[in-house]
Amino acid sequence: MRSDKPTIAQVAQSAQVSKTTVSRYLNGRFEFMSAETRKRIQTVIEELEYRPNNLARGLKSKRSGLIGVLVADISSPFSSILVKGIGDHCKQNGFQTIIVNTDNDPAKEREYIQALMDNRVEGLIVNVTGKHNDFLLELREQGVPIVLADRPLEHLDFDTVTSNNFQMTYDTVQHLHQEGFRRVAFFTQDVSEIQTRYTRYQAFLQACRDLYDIQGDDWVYVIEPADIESVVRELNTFLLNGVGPSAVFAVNGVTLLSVVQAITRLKLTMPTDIGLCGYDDWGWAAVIPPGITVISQPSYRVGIEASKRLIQQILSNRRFKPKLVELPSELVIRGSTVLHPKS
Amino acid sequence: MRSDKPTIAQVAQSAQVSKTTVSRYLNGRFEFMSAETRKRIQTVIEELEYRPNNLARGLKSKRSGLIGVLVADISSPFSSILVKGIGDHCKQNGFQTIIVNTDNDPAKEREYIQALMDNRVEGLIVNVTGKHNDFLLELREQGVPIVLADRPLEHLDFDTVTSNNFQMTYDTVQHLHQEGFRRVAFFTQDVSEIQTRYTRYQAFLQACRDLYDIQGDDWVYVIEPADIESVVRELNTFLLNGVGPSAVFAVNGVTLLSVVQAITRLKLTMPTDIGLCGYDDWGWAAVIPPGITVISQPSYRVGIEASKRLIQQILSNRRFKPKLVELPSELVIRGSTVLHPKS
DNA sequence: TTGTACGCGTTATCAG
DNA sequence: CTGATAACGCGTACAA
Repeated sequence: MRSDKPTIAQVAQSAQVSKTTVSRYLNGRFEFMSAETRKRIQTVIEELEYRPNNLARGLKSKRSGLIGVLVADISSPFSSILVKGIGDHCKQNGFQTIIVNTDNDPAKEREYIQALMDNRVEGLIVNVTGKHNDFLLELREQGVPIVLADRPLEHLDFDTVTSNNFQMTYDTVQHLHQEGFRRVAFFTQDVSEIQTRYTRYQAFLQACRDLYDIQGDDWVYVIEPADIESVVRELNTFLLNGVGPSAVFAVNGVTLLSVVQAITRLKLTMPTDIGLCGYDDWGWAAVIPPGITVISQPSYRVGIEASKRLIQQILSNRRFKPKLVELPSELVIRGSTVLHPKS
Repeated sequence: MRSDKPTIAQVAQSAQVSKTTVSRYLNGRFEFMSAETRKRIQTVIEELEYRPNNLARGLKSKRSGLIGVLVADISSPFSSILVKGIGDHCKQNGFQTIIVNTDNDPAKEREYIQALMDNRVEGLIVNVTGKHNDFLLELREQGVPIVLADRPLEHLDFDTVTSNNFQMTYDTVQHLHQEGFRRVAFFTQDVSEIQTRYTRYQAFLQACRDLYDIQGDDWVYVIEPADIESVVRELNTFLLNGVGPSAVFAVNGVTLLSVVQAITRLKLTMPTDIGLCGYDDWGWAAVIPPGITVISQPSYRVGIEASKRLIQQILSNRRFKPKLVELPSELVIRGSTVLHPKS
């Protein structure tokens, strides 16, 4: 086991120059360097396969080249694509990303942020677990560059990149309305802690008031996607509770899938027995007959945009006025919400 | 912007002791420390909110506490769950993971490994992009702890954690055989570069010889999942080329989904017009009528097991005899392959 | 155009 | 039980 990597000193010695000169070479400061020494250093570096030690570099220069990324659930397609976008853009700009999974657990989140700061990450991209976060605020006060991805915090003190949740949810309910659905259920997971869900919920209520002239609370069903039985029950309740063409709007991909399962269990046919649409286009939605209408989020672009803003913050070293960026999602209309095909 | 974190020196001064003593405290070496100084140091640390600088620590101690993870495609559910397992187990043992996405590109893979080594990661978990890799071999020679996840390399010089691909593929074809399918098509992406796919391919051929008494090559269809038209074409070819109950085995989740789409396009009914099964249980397989038979991989456990072995390597500091660990997958039988329901 | 000498924040060696 | 002091590998005033 020989992990005896060559150091800058060895390079200097072999090239018959001082460490300083090598260091200059490494950082591209050959403004006043003779072409000859330059060449000599280059040769030695290649020969020794020398690579600078980032730890030492960071210790001295206060620039670790590391960016910390916290996601609430890496196993969700949304997160993994987000992370991909972040990774791509950071790499392109010479940063490495340290990705950690908070499991939607605020305690873990805090712990991880500490650990990341211990490693002197230069900035943080956070998919927050809650709707308020004093710890993050404190860090921001200390000047740590931070960008929120997907989920905003209540007090908009942070740069945030997300998608136009309110608008899209509203538009989609409007689509259902236009298609002739007389009743719409909003199936969701707990709405209290996650801002994004809450926004969609609010948009739904607004749409109910504007379009259906009701308050809408009766059409909201809070479920636990893992518990299919309960989803089936709630769906049944909804259907038995009124008449006319009815549809379900699912707050996210996980919920959507569980509603599909419930529909299968109840042997209902889409869209005649029930219409269905909701968030997240994760591949399968197109394939389940008759095709499920979904809102497709620009996860990758959210990742790009978030890292772009973060790197700006890091490099420019000054604090920007926090800005909320909302990227457009796309409504993909398929058979599950089309009661009267045009053709 | 004040990123003036307190240092060990400041703690020492405030606590009226030397840096050495503080360092001892930090590393739990209070064997010979008076309870009083101990208490005093603790108080000061809390007061100052002091946290040790990992860069400095790593520089001195050669232990960065970082583990590098390379995945070929983070956006695939397999990878993201794998990464979750790795992250969970590493964290539990005091390591941070740096995750990078190689996009199935060997050049990127190499570049990233370099970058990770520059950050002095203590070990590497790699979901390799190719079937041979001299660079990794070289690193191993230098004593870098490495574990391969999911995809083995041709020469088994590395610790590797994967699932029992050969056995499961074989068993699944056997299941089709027993169910009465007379013909089985193997739909796959290019098989030449990825060992895991190749193994499944070999298992398929073997099963063909053993069970159907043919060579099997004619039943192999290499497709590009993104190009649905071609999948439709190939599927048609297969169906028109023979008689009797026919089924498709898809080499992975992506391929499986594209075959489902093709089946939908051709308005075929499962399992009567065609049986279907294949790798990866990513949620939707259960929901597409009549339920798709799949092989469910233990991605999470692969992640756990891989990091477990890696950390062993790191901590014990000696080289183990490389070992290939094959975790069992599970065959989940659903309607798409059941020609004659028992009930 | 190049080199000397010091410091970044820790840990380890040795001597009290 | 505790404390100087020297590294770790690199960057940078300052000097030459």
